[in-house]
Amino acid sequence: MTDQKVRNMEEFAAKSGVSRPTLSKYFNDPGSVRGSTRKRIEEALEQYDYRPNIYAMNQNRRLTKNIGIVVPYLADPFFAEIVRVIERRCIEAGFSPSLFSSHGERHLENDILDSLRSLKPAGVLLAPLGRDSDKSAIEAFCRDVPTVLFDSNIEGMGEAFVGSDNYSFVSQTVEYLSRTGEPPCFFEMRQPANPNANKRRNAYLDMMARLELEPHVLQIDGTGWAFEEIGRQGGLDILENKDLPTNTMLCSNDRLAIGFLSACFEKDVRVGRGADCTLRVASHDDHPFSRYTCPSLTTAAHDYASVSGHAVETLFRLIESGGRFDQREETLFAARLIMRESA
Amino acid sequence: MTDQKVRNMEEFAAKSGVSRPTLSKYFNDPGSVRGSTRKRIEEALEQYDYRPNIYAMNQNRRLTKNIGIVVPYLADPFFAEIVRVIERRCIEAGFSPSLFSSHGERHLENDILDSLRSLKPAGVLLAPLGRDSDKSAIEAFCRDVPTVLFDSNIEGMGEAFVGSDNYSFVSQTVEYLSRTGEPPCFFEMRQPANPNANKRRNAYLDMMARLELEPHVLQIDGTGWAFEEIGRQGGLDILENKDLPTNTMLCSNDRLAIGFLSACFEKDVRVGRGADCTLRVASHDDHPFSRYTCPSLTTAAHDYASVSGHAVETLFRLIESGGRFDQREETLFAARLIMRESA
DNA sequence: AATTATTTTTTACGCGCGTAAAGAATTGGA
DNA sequence: TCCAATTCTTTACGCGCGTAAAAAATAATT
Repeated sequence: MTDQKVRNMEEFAAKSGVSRPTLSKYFNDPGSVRGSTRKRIEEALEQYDYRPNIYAMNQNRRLTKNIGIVVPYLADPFFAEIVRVIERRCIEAGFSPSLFSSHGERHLENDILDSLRSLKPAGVLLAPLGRDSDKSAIEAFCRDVPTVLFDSNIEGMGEAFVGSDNYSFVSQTVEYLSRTGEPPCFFEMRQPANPNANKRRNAYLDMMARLELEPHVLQIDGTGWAFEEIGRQGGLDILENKDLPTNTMLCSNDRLAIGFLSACFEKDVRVGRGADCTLRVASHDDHPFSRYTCPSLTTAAHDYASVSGHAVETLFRLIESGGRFDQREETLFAARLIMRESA
Repeated sequence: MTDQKVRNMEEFAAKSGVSRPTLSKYFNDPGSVRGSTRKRIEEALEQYDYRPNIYAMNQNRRLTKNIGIVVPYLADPFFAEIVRVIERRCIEAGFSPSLFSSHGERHLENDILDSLRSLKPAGVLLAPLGRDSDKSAIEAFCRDVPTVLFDSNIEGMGEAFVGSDNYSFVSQTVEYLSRTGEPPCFFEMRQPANPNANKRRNAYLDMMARLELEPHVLQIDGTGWAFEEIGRQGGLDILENKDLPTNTMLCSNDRLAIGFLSACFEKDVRVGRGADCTLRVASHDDHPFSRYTCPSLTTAAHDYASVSGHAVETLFRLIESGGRFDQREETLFAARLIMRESA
């Protein structure tokens, strides 16, 4: 590294002995030049550590090497974890991921889509807010930018959807719970932010019907993304005022369950499978913290790796296909039951 | 919104009746043009919804309107929460924040700094990994790019540091714990990733000396950023094998405490202030989940709002000052004791 | 060695905007 | 009303790179 300053590609062309248009080709796709010239370029690259000006690069390219990643709520470790995997895969494939969080707010999601347009990304991985999303804004965006939806499906939008099979989550937990004790009642928000919640409730009702058991759905109030607090308040309310229809509670998702377990602890309700326990609690998602609740939470785990991996691969295929699929793809991955202490 | 296509600033100049250089000035700083012309521009903007090409904009500008935000570990809700506030403030001030997470890995932190250079940001808010950081890489980066460090201080690097006063955290918890029961022993990682941990241990030792109490530091093994698991394993180990020097445990941070509490629950050790409890546990950070541990965690809270607010303001001042301060600034905010059920 | 296919060089233009300079227009104040 | 200060328009050039086309060089094939 002789550390000399190289101002632009022209100068680097002189230093490396490779013409500027060839360099341009190389930086756009290193595999597109002959092996011997590629070697010459990369040797020079080590000597002079030149990097092309990304702004000048992207100015004329119809499509950049940028990939947008949008999640509804980054403070949720579930999304933070998925983002980590996706980010890495994008970088490995030579793309530049840009991360955005809607922070649960519709106007922020819209703003993000707006600024994403002017980034002219090669593609976007979008986990929409769900119920709060501005459907028409998302639809318009997907028409302009090659987009793969993940986590929350919105019918017909984007070229593909990759997510988890909510039925697989609920069928496993319901089956397990009713096989090993009283059948569960279902604990959820009355107005869930996320469409997965509705699918889970329906799956619960369906499973209970199939097992010829009586379903009970407990719906609690609260809006927004502070699920733990909503779960706790709803839990306190239920434990104080209501007779539980069964001793087994199946929460729609882990964050609600975390709040509910904290309410149980406050009310001295012992949770678990033991003889001294009065309540069993299970849930869905395998949230990174569900291992550390008291007791540890029995839950159904997303196939994190498959979901994020397949979402990225689908986007890469989409980009190679010129941004459109003949037909919208939908891929769902099954859940895996994680048995811990709470049920 | 007549929704006509406007290809570039030239065309928009024609449509709006304002010359291109003036438009350029406007987009660079809306306040820099006369009110009447600003109005004309903004009226035209509503009709034609033109947006300047960000790549062409930034190509020639020595400095962009981008701000880089780098955190060591985004899956930690603590950082996710801080990022949210910072992001919003940047947008409000007319900047474009770009978010990056080092995911606890040195080489990723270095890569981020690298790609941040080519973004030519107006400024960077950097929360370094700490112990794992490549000090010389950070130093070199800070020489080139106006940088404000936050959360973890690294002596002399960046133009300013904004964080929390670790002494204030520990002095309050130690004072409270020793006033209301047995004095605490200190629970921490043997090789903490974060320099704040060392400051907290020293603060503990100092406080205990000041109160003329005997200090006990319990150091547990484990590296990386999976603090909960490290805390749990360390907790199990201590509860099984060791005689605790006191019945009061002060954890270095909440994530360790979350793991430790889960170990206590597993070992049937009742935690809290009640007569039936054998252990008190307190900690530092006021992690977003510390409200939902069982029992809820007594802790010392960061002044989230002040830290993130002041970090952003400091960066803005730095940018206005041309990227350099005469003298490195250091601002620490005091903690606030949050009394909950665990101690 | 001759022919063909592939890759690189040369040359040249354009992208969309920043920005400098000089002159014209507008404004504000007395 | 006039002058000075401010703001705007006109004109022009450059940024760093993409990319097209034709000529030259290199590699692969016969």
